[in-house]
Amino acid sequence: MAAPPADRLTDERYDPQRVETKWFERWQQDAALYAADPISVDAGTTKKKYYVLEMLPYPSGALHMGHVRNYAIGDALARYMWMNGYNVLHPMGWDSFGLPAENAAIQNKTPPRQWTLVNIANMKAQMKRLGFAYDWSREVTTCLPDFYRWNQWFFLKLFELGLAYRKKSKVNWCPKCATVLANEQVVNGCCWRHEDTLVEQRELEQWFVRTTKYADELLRGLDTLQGWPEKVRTMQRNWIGRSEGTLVDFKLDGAAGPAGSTISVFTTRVDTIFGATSVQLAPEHPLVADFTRYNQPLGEAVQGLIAEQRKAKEAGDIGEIEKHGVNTHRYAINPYSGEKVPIWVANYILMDYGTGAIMSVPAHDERDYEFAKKYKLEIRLVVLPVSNDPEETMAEPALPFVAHEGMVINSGAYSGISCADAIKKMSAYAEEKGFGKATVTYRLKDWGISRQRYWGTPIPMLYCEKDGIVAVPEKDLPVILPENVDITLTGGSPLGRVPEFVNATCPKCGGPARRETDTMDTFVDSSWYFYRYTDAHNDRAPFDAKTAQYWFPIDQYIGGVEHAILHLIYSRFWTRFMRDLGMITNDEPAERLFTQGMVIKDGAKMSKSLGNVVSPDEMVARYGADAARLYSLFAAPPDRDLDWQDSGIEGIQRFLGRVYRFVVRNAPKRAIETLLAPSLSPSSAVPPAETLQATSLQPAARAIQRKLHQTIKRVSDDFQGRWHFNTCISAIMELVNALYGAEEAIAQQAVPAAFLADVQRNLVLLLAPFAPYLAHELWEMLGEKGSLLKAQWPKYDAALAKEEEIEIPVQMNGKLRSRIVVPADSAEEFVIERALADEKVQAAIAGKQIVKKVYVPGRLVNIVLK
RNA sequence: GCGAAAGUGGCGGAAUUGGCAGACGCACCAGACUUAGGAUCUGGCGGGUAAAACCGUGGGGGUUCGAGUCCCCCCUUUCGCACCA
Repeated sequence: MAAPPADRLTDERYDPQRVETKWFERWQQDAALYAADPISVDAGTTKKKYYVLEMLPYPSGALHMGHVRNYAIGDALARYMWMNGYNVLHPMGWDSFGLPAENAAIQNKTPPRQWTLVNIANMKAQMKRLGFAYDWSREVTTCLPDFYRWNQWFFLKLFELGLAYRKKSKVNWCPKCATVLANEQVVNGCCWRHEDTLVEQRELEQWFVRTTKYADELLRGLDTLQGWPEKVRTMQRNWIGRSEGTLVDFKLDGAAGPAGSTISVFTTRVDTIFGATSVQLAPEHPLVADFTRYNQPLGEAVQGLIAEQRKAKEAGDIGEIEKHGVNTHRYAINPYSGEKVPIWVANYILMDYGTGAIMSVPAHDERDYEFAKKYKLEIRLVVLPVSNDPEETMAEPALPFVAHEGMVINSGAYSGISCADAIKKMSAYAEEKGFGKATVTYRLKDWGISRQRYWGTPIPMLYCEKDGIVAVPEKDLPVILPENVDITLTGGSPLGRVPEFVNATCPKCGGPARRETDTMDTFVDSSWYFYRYTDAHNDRAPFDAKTAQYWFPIDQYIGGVEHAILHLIYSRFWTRFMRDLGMITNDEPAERLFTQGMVIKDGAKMSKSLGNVVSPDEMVARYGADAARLYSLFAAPPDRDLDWQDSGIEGIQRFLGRVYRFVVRNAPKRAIETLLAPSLSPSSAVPPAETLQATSLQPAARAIQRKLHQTIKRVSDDFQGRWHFNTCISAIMELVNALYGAEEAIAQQAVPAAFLADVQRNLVLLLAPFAPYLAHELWEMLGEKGSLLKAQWPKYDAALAKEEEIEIPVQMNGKLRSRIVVPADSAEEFVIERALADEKVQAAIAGKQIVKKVYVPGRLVNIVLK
């Protein structure tokens, strides 16, 4: 170690760059000083495990303040759990496949791999500089073959189990690029690279994962996730969108219909089917194409409806477009009544929900009512409200009457029974007669994972002319993503232009085969990456079962709420899939989930276009990593949005300086000398004292003791409870203010030196999860030899935290009139007696009658007067 | 439209269970130290008043000895969902 500058300790000014550079270098040299190493499963330990995980970033090039906040929360928790004796797993990695790398490649002519790895190196350096204590030996980089080969391995398992399958699906297609576009590459319905070119919809064969197989389990599992925010669970519930109802087939009337023509309709209200006065099809319903084949005007009208729907979907205001439609002049037959009803095509029917067709019951559905009014379709009442009031029951309800509590009328054999009963009986009848059945539909769809892109995991499948679709044998994995692919070219999938990649041999017949050129959605990587952390270098399996079982489920997952649906549903799906493969035993990936708020500036989200971006590098350079981290925890509760203010972080820097100066001035002399001259005998360090428990302190010292124990309690409670680190930090500030307030007493030797040393040790421990650099520096300054990472979190003593005298406000009729000071454990009679004896109270009572005396122990007295 | 969260000084935010509203920090003001201060330390800081009284937690009602906190109605903001049959 280089000799410190002579003035380093006499200069009381806190220089974060000096301190942080010193510790940064030490941590680089010795990983054991940087982060506590988790103990492996086999090694055996009596410690309880704790897996704390922050969502891994996309390596976009540089960290932003949102990352800093996210990781500051996780790092504080990890450090706190270390200090509480847990075996902590705290890893980090890179969600490094995906579109931005390709876009960057096109713009900067840098290959995606190079661009990505450079970004990772930069961001990793930023994380290290910020002092986040990750176990880098477990780093996971999803774009490297040792990770993505397991994506491919999992894909083979999905395929074997029938959970991966191919089907036609719509994609955005730019005719000029001759390639597929992601939704975010479609700008105003045009291509992002060709603003004058309309994006087309094309049908392509794509790989899907059968997430719907687990729809019900994913829904029910939400009830067990007590440690997840209710908001996230609700969003997932809605996303899964379970709906119980009945499928009913309407036959097409007459010979006019094409072959096999029935219209299958999904309804939650089959009890109202006698009130159905039309059938409504989605414009993209397959039958509509048949109807329009020889009917040009109808075809044009339908095209108009399709265009409207698409436009509304893009603008995000589907649901607000005016309902309208077109009569096909075809008819369908209601299987219950035998009645002929007209078939319409309407813009409010969505092809991708239910069957894309509905029965329209205007009297009992708002949308159907609105539509029927507009086109003067018949409105037929088939349900009456049921009420305790017979008059109300028999009265005609206001239309549309949508309540489920009712009695069915005008419905043949079903008339007179309740809606609930009718639904059961009518569903049973449909099943018996073979034209329908009770069923459950989900809004959740199967997960389309094909991407016609370069920078992703190659899907390990082959197409053989003789054997058809053939899986790549497990022994041939990984299918390596080729390099030196020019993705700036247009025309088809990039991998399709690499003959060495495409041309393969069929493992079944040995004949020529064509390799799949689609790559996987990056949500595949993030669905299971956190299992890989438990066994990151395993080259025989994605991870070892026993190891994963030890660490899982994740005890605390921390990330942005923007991942509430996709990432977290896919992860929950993948966990069940792996469970059913016998690889793990947990049903859910994470026990607790915390979603932190956004970092905003001047009331707006940080963005380059607004010019309000705060750079972590700049903050570290100006104020230091500790200050940037501490401020991101202090400025707001972690679950709320944080309004970044530069003047705020200055205040935090000032606070750190106050702590530093106090310790420089008050650390035990011999410890300081040791630090100045390391050659001195190490035994000169101050031994840990038990003086904190001392009960015979002078008032000034006793006040510090009390404040310290109160602070330990507040900080510890918050880590275990509501995670309001902003108030924890406030509490530590109060403790420091109290120490400054006692400087005179310290100067007068009224505070025992050993006790003062102990207080400082505890102050440093309290600060350690939030400001690790400064904490390490001060720890050393106090003469401590052991690693701060492994130091024990302080314990508080409730008796010492207790105030001896308390001030009790005295109210008259609820208004503050005076205050009295009484011993903390005074009895009610005593406090009220003292309150009544108070001068101001006496004056206020004069001439009035006391109605009531209220005493809330330890809180207040209220005297009610008349 | 539906759902959720939020609304407190000049600002970020405290008040965890119905019990002193404004902890802590920023900004500002004053003082000390100083050749100097964009360093540091001390004090002040919701409105109002000479001092009190009094008024103050988006607005209006209510329950209570007592309401930022509970109940009812309304307004605003943010987020999520959005024709889900």
